[in-house]
Formats: sequence, C-alpha cells, structure tokens
Amino acid sequence: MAATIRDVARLAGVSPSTVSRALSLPEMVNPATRARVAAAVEQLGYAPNRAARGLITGRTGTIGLVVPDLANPFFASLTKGVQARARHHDVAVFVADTDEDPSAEAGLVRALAKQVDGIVLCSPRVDDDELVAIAQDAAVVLVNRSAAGLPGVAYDNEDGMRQAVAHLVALGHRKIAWVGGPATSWSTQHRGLGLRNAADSLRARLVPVGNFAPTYEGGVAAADQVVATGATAVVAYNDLVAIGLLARLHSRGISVPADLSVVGVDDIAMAGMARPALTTIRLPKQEAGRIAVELLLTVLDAPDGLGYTRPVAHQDELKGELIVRDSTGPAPRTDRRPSH
Amino acid sequence: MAATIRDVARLAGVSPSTVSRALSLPEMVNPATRARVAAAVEQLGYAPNRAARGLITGRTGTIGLVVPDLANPFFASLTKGVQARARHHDVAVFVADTDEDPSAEAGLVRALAKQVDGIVLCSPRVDDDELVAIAQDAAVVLVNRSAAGLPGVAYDNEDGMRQAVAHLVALGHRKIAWVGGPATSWSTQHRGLGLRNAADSLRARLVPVGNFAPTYEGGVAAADQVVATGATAVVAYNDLVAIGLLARLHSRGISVPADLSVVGVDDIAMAGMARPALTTIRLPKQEAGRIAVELLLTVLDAPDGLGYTRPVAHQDELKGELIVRDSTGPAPRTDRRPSH
DNA sequence: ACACGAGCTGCAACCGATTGCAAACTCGAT
DNA sequence: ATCGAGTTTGCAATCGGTTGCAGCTCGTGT
Repeated sequence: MAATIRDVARLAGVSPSTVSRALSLPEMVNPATRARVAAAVEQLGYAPNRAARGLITGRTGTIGLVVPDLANPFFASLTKGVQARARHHDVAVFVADTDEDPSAEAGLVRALAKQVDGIVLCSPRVDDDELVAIAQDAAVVLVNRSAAGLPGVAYDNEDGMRQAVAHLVALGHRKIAWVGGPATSWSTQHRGLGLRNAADSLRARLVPVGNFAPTYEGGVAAADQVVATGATAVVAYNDLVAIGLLARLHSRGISVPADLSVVGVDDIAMAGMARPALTTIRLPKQEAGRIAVELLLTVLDAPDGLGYTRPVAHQDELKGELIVRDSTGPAPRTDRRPSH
Repeated sequence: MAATIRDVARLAGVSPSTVSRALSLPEMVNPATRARVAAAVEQLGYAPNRAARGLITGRTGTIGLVVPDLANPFFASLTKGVQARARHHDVAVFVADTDEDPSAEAGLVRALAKQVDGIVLCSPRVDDDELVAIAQDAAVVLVNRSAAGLPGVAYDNEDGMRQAVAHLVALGHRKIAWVGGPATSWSTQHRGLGLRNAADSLRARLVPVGNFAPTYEGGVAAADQVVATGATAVVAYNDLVAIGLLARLHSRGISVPADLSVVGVDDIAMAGMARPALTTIRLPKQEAGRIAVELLLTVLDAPDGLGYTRPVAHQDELKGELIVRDSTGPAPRTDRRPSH
C-alpha cells in the first residue's frame, strides 16, 4: 500500500498538517522541519493522493479530452499536444474517443464533466444548448469549432483555403473542385466558404462535388465525380480524403499532377509519404492541443472558477501553412479556357 | 456546482447512506424509497464523485495507459482499443505519451501509479527491476513485452515472421533482408529470432541489415543497405519502416515487387494506401488493447487485490495474420540461385 | 521581569462518498 | 400483548488529504 501523509508525519515526527504545508506552502514552515519532512517523503516515496486533495480544493488536477476518432492521425496529433502540455502543468488527461458516434458524445461528455476540472472538446456534433449545459459542470474549451461564446481554438480555414486557391490559380487552374467532409461539420462549412470567397476574388470557378466521409474511402468514392466535373484541380476536405482521391485516380490512369492537381488539408505524416507526395495546408495540430490546454487552465484560474458566465471568452485562431509537394502542378494546357 | 449525495438525500427525504445504498446495492432498499431516491437523482442530475468513492474503496475506477508515441498509428489503435474496452467497464483512462523518451518513462509511470488502479504499459524500456517496483503501487499489464512474471499480452512474433518467410519462400525468394527496429526493443529481438528460425527451417538465407528507427525515416535510411545485400525480399520492422523503404526504392528506380519484395508488420491503415499496397503481417491492435484491459481488471478483481505477489501471471498471445497485397511478388529470375 | 509580536505547529473540522453496526419498524405467530 | 425474525434505515467512523484558528515558543524592547 502506498504511504499516506500520516505515515510521513509519523516518520518526520510532526503532524499531518505540517507535512501538508511543507509540501504546498514551503515558506510557511521552518527550514529544519521542512528538511525532516522532505527526508521522510523521500524515504517513503510518498506522493499525495490527488483525489483526496481534489475533494477539498474542488480541483482534481485532471482534464478530459474528447475526440471523434483516435485512429485518425489528425486527432492523434492533437491528443499528443494536449497530453504533453497537460503534463507540463502537472495535470492528468482522461481521453475519450466517441468513435464518430454523435449520440454517444453528449452522454460521454456529461459523465466526464463530473470527474474533471475541464474538458477539451474536439469538433463536437453536440448542439449549442447541450454545450452550454455541459459547461455548467466543467469548463469547456472547443477545438475546431466556435460556439455559444465558449472559449476555443480554431483554424483560420478561410485563410488556408485562400492559400490553396492562390497556389492553384498561380499554376493556371481556373476550375477547382471541392470535396467536402460531413455536411454538419464546422470545418466543412468554413472551408467551403473560404474556397468560395477565394475563388470569387481570384476569378476561379469552384465546383463543389458534395459531402463525403472524412476518410480514405471517402476520397476513393469522390474521385470519379471530381473527374466528371472537368476541373483541373481539386481541394479535398483533408489529407485522408486526398490520398483516397490519389489512389482512385491512379487506378483510373489519371495522372497527378499532370492531368489533375490535388490539395489536401492537415498535413498528416502520411501526406509526405503518399505518391505523389501531397500538397497540403499544414495545420498546427499539436499546437492546437497545447493552446487548448492553456486556454482551459486560464479559464479555470479565472476568479469565478468556471468562467462560463463570462460572455467574452477567449478565442484563438491558428493559421495554416501551404506545403507544396508533388501533387500540384501547372494546369493541363488542353483544359485551359477563360473562367467565364 | 454539481449535486452531492447529501443534496439528493435531502430532496428524497432520506439519509445519505440510503442514497448510497440505493445506488450501489438496490436490492437492499425498499422499492418505494428507491424510487424516491431515483427521482431525486434524476432531478438533480446527480452522479457520484468517483474520487470520493475511491478514497474509501481503494479503487478509483481509473486506469493508466502509457505509450511511446501517440502519433504512431500502431499505438493510436491500441489506445483506441484500451479506451473503448475501459469505457465498457465504466473505467476511465489516463493516457500518457512518453514521446519515445525512456528516461521520462520511469518517473511518469511511478507518478501515474499513485493515481490509478492499474496501468497498461506498452513496450516499456524500463528495466525489469523498475517494473517490479512499480507493480507494488499499481497493477501492471504489459503489452508487447513479457517480463518479470507480470501479466501481459504480446504478439506471437515468431509465428508472424514464419508466415512472412513462408510467403516469400513460396514466391521463390531465397535471400531475405531484415531491417530491425531499436535494438533494445523486445519486438525487434523476437522478430529477428522468429525470422532466423523460419529462414533456417525453410532453407532461406536471412541477412540482417541492422537497427533503425521504427519510422518512415528509418526505412528511408535502411533502403540502400537492403539493396546492397542483394536480397530479393526484405522484411521491415514495421509498416512505417516498410513505407520508408518503398519511397527510397522508388526514387532509386527499383521496382517493387518486380526487383524487390517488401513485407511490413502491423497493418496500419497507411499500409493499404501505400503504392504499391503493402503486404504485411496484420497485428490485432485494438484487440490487444481490449485484452490488456480485461487482463488488468481481472488482476484487480483477484482476491489479493494487486496480484503482483502471484508468480503465475496470465500471459496472452495474439497471432498475426499475413495480408498479401502488391508489394510482394515472385523473386526475380536473374537473382535466383541455390540457397547455399 | 514583563508584555508583545512574529514565526511555527497542532487541533479539529471538512470535502463526498462508503459501510459496520445498531435502532426502528413490520408482520405473523404464540 | 409479547416475542422473534426479517427488513429497512440512520448513525457515526473512515478514507487521505487541506486549512482556519488557536496555542506555543522565542526574541526583543522597555
């Protein structure tokens, strides 16, 4: 059995209160005593029980992280970032994977909320009202979505899409297809919007081909429709979709980038390993995780403890970065024509 | 603030003890009372504070998971499996990523051990003595390594490697290169051993080309040495390494599988997306996570509470499955020669 | 010699649950 | 009416910490 504060106290010949103070308010206890306590702690390998502390202070030193799918490299990276930053602050992380099941999500988050100080919620499909309710039990920070005046960190999708379109237009592309992710996804909506704006201002034509699963299979499924549009370039919802496109295009004998340029989003590790290596918008994934944790801890340290009452929540925006690899190239000359 | 058991008791007009019993030992309380309590619980949205319960029962309902790198799809899948199974048992999971830093690992695990009932430890580089020490604070289940009589789940590497070699030999390969992972890794050792045995009994020649990082870059680095051996096939430590090999071979103009067959291990999602699609030994990753959790909970439920005193620990073995894709093919005829 | 304040330390209450034990109640039998 | 057995319920102790408050010990100034 692990040593308790009483064991340490006995060994050091002081009261438990003194041990507690020696550890959390060192300047309050006599250096000599402090040393004796430290020795006892060392000898017993004592570490305070966080749970017990949590009962008193109301802070468990634990946060929760909810992601749709850990097997998705994007969320794996994000988790890594959250986890690293949390450890840096000596905070433990509960990880929950909803398995892309929105119905499970609400219940899971509510259950989690009781056990942690705060929650980092990634691209939740829970609706805004539900979110606000949850925010009563625990502080919530949103990733990749902004809503309900809750604090969060999101990517500047508009800017990223503008970079992608600018790159393609510079290569001579005038007709660009867009393979969206799940229709309800915040990212799909904002990326679609960003593409629309960028295309309009850069005099390119945008052809949305619909909504697909944010997976390799989704990309495979979308490929033929992309080809049918006659576009010379395509922007995919994310890298997985883009890689799916690549695979199907290859098996149809359509050459990338000679016949069709492909751009992804995320820059997961796989993007650089694809053939051809994928041009993509790199999103700082671990960075987002780190920032989310900082944001959460800030909210927790705020005087009112939870911060959900405060309407002005901090909202961070992260910019993406265009990574040009081999999947984009000059538009084929045969398809070139005026944009109107 | 969240409702406590006292709030529920007050609302239901009973004592806290009764509420506690109504929730955990329902048959012990009068149905009418039970109903009143249930109503109060419902109305207040009450959920017991796990931490408080943990103080009394000594069981926190929490387990820890330690992995070297979450961004590695292999560990991401494993985490997913652990997480899903744990939730099924209403157990929460702390996830810690050591960032492939063995020195951080020991400390991290010890800290974690105080906060959880048990730990699932993946391919730890901590040494056996350290492990035993840790097992005093919390139950430990090892994944992908067996040691110190601790319970664990591992892959039958020997069998997997035998399948790989048999496949290659059947295709006419007689000289097979082996790109190992980190020398200290348990998997590297066992896979190397399995290959050696399989090669010996199937009359093929095994050429180890050394130890490399278990990453894409490791594969890229190993490729030229593989080529230099003159082998007609190569088995890589894992799929990431295999994909790295594929990339470098491609850029050197070496055709896979016409000139060289490549086999990976793991069957991560990326393996199917590689070009050519990778032949590999599929390891049941989520399954391993699930089994590890079951094992851990079994150990925890054992009469002596921790089980580390019991020398006979359960050890599960999972078999891999050969997945043949496009990266393996008949040995080139020009290189064929007797195996001695 | 005495008062006073500063610096430490310990007592005891408390956080939110669980649980052994005993009290209270119910009901049927004597 | 009394008793005993069985069922339900509450009291109070407990887990491992934290913290307000009071008390103790000194050193110093007068």
